[in-house]
Amino acid sequence: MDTIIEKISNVLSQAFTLCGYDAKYAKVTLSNRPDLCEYQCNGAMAAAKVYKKAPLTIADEVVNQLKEDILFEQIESIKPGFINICVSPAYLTEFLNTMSVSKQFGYVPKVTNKTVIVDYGGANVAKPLHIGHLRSAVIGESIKRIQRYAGNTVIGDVHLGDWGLQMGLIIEELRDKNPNLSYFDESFLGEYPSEPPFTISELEQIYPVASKKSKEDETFMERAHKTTLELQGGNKAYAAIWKHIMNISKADLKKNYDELHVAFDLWKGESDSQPYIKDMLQQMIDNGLTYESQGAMVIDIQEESDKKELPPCIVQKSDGAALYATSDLATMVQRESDYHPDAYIYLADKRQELHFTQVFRVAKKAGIVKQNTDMTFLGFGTMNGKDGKPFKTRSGGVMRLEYLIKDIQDAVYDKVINNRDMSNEEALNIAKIVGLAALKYGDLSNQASKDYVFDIDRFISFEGNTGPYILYTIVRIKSILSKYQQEGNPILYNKVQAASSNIEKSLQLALARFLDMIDMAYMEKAPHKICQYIYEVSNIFNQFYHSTKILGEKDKEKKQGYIALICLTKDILLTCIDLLGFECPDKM
RNA sequence: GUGCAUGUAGCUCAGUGGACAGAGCGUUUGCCUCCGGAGCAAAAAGUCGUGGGUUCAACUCCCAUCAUGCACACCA
Repeated sequence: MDTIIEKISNVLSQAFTLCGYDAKYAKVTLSNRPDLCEYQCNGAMAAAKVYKKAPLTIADEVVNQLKEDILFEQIESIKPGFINICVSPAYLTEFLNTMSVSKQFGYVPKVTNKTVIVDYGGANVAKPLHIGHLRSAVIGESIKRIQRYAGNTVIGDVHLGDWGLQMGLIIEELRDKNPNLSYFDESFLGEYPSEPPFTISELEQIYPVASKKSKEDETFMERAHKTTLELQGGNKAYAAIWKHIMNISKADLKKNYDELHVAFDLWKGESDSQPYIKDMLQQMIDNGLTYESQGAMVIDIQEESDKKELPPCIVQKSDGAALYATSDLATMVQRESDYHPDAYIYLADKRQELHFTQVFRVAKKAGIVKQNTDMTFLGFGTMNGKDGKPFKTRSGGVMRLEYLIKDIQDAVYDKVINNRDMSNEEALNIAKIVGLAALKYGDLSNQASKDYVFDIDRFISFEGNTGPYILYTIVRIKSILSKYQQEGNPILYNKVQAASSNIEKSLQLALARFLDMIDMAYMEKAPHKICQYIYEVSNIFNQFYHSTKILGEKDKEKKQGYIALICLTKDILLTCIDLLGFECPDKM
């Protein structure tokens, strides 16, 4: 169905056309002066110059066409040339009742039915998830859900960093630590052990040690490079170690992502793209795209419109090894053959923007993806501490994601147990749900591309623009509805009544806006728009709640109307938090 | 050096070329015989970094400038 703004725009377009003006001037927006009207159209002022008429005259003519339209309670022209609009309560009610019985509230996106790949940009195997991985997971999960809600087929790929230099580093460190392992015995010809030579916690310690060593010890670094190359070349011993690393690491990563309620359709990694590299490079060479520069094989990506010189994209290192860009491109080859996607969305730290610019351009230049494939890089900012610098633990290290989650859940638990009378087990369960909501909402309510300040006390607060406040509002509605049902009344969905107070109409207008909002969040890939919206809806609902006796209402039809209204409020809020990737408890 | 991003209330953040720039936190002050007070209402608080320009109209678009952050090929 059309959104309410589209419906009003359509009516205005007809009026503009009828008066002899281009329909493009009939654009309607939400009013920025709610004290004057609900919706507004500023087109008369824009049209004034073209038609050489006073803006107010144009506005008057248009308004005169629409005075009697049943859509409007009031439509008037004001001062310089604004057209101010209030919709009729009866129409609004009908709109909401249609929404309440329609699938997805009647949301029909303009652009849809595409296959979209969401790439979460590589947690590294053998390294614990840290807070740097939080944003990619949280934002990506929400983007994925929004895309699906809009009818797209979405394939989310965790896309592990499982093939780069860090593997060589780990293997070499393992050799130094334990040279007697059969993997390092070149004369060994038997089967390598099926049991891994390390546990997850040992594995997690190996990488930082190796990384540090590589910076101080040049020969160690050289060995790591060589080993990486040999692993990529198919060395059996290294492949056996690699497999152990993968198995252990994946299981641990999965556990952590489950905790975050983040799920992937694919657990592919850079290694999966390896078989595609050789042919891809050959084709690039055959097409004359590549040339040699300082021993490496590169492709130019400069375009005339560029303001600055962009470095060419390296597709093969001077030592013959593949690198980041190579495997990203080869991964596209694989995805094209497996899924024929129409769009790609990559999530990564915004500092990687240049890399993705290069890769995207090469992908189109080399014909790996179709020319009209929609390539999006969703770069996100850093999570900072209260001091405005990248978030660190007290000791100055990088914080592990699982500790961060635990901290926030513990903090919520303390609040719940102090404020509510409930069992320990129940409080723990609620703390889990509410804690995750606090964390995700705290992140998603900011524009993804900006840095933001992580403040645990603010995020878990039940006041203000926070996850817990939203959940509190929903729980409150749930509580009223269950009380209503306990009195033996069924909830009827499409019984919203014409508003009998300003605040009730405000709530109705806010709910009607859902369709416009969700399309905007989808088109702009902007979860924070959903946060902003549900915060507004929650505020308005709470005002309504405080000024209106719902269950105490004597008039049965009116009461039914209130119930239908708050039920729709609840359903919309629940839909929104689901799109953000968290849930709501029954009480808290 | 070049390019990109950011700069809005004390703090954290919204803001679609339109009317008087909005929230929350914090501060001050009201409201519990109330369906969840973990709430609601009210007040104070702004040269929208600075200076130009385009426009009937600029926080929004353009140019310059200052500040901060980031990136600038063989890491990912």
